Amino acid sequence: MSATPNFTNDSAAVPEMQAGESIASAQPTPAFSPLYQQIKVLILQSLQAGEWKPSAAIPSEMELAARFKVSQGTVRKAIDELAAENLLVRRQGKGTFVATHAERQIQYRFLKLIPDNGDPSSEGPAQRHIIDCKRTRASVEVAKALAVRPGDAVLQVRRVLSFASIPTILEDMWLPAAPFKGLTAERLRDSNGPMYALFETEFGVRMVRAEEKIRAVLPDTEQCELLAADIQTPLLSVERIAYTYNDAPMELRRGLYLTSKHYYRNTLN
Amino acid sequence: MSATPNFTNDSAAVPEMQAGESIASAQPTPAFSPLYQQIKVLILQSLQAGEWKPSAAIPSEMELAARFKVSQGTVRKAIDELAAENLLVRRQGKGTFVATHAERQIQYRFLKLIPDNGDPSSEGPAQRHIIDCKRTRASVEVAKALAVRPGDAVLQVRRVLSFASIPTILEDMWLPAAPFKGLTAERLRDSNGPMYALFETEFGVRMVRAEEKIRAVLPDTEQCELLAADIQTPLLSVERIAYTYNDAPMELRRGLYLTSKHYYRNTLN
DNA sequence: CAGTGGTCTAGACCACTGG
DNA sequence: CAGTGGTCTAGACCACTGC
Repeated sequence: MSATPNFTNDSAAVPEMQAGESIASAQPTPAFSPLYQQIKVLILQSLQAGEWKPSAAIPSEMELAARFKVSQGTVRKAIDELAAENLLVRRQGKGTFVATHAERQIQYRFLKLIPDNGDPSSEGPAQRHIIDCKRTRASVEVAKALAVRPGDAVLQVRRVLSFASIPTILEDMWLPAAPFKGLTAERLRDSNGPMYALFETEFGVRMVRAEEKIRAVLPDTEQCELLAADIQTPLLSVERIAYTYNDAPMELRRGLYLTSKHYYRNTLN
Repeated sequence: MSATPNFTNDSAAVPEMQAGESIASAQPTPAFSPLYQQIKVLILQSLQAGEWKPSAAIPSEMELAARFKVSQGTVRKAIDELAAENLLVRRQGKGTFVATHAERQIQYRFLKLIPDNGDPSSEGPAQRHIIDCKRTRASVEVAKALAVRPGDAVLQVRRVLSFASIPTILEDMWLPAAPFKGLTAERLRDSNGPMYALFETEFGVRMVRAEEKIRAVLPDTEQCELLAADIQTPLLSVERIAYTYNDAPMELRRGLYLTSKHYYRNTLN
């Protein structure tokens, strides 16, 4: 299955424009793609196909260089980019490993809510309370976010996260039913680490990237109860779409964050 | 002024631990620093010293390699990192340029508030209204954020940003008085681009990085008036500390964002 | 000690820009 | 066309890990 990439762009890897092709789709630039980008795609395909499991080591740079018939430096540049995207983790002297949401047990990689003192470890792990997990049909809005058809089967999960016994986050999640077949409230309750770690080990779904839209809102009465909050307490509304490989959306999540003792932390570059 | 970096770590660039030195400050690892990191620091110093102005080109990789007596590849790796940190911008065929907040006139690099339709250009540039700019003394809180002493002179700026004539952002800023000597409401009103662009051209202060703490709040009566909002309208509170080179804090900013027609957008990797 | 990732070099060639 | 950044190679050596 291992393809041999092309050296320069003179061969077949990038198809040349044919006479008579659609003018509308004509590319002004023939989309030059350097070798290391092609290697990157090949590695990505192996990751996606599950050739290397999360937290396992991938072959050494020399082995990959031999497999792809390129120099070590070229493999290196491909891996560098994948490491920068948090898909791989390099560890000097040991090897390169498939990234996972499980290893950093201390903190949830996508959770940016931090206690006021700035130290997430100061309040210990979150207490998770699964309220329910039910099978429903995708609304128009959910369907659009998950790139499925309206009416398609989806799983809906609702839970509350508490810090130091104070309910702080109320979350609703929608997942496409097919990849998550067999997910139940019990399994969620029984699992230990982050939910995304469960998704990896039990369903082979790895969340790689996410986009969040943040607003300030007031809760409705039901939300107030679940968060033990006043109806006048402003909350952070965090709407997240999480993606696996190939930018395929795999989760829509709506969170309500209580920000009286915590804040959402962001770094701008 | 151009230093010659050391090749391996056997020479003087990284001072060896001396017998009898303070045990408390003893480093377990002798802090090995690769050549390209040393080059990076040298380039950074030139940037900080203003040797190359914002939007100007820095010397070519070959020139820098000659100056620092290293290979092009080593300079390249140093520049790569600086480009990844948005301090430099590479342009193939043209050169490497000092990044600036001025060039992308279309969008404010640190402003993450986006209209609901997701397209910042759809509503045109923000209308800026400077409410006032006065000289005060740093409170304990402001002093801590700006790393100055309480009571030191600071400038306080208040302004409102409107989109499509709707007041949307109310901001208070605190700046250390010394570097911004001569900043007045008039100068702020007369300037055209982003405020950070003005800071670059007029005061030689380049904002390089920022941290934001986000919460949901309710406005007080004064804030309501300025934003033409109801007292029950929840708002996003965005507290930002912006840093120049060397992680030196140069601005504290407290923003209140109206999120009924906009949202704060964030990408998680 | 062998094996891994990390650094550095020197040189060749490619893609892009502008005169 | 010359000059810039971008890619790729082959080889040497260094730093770190674990046996």
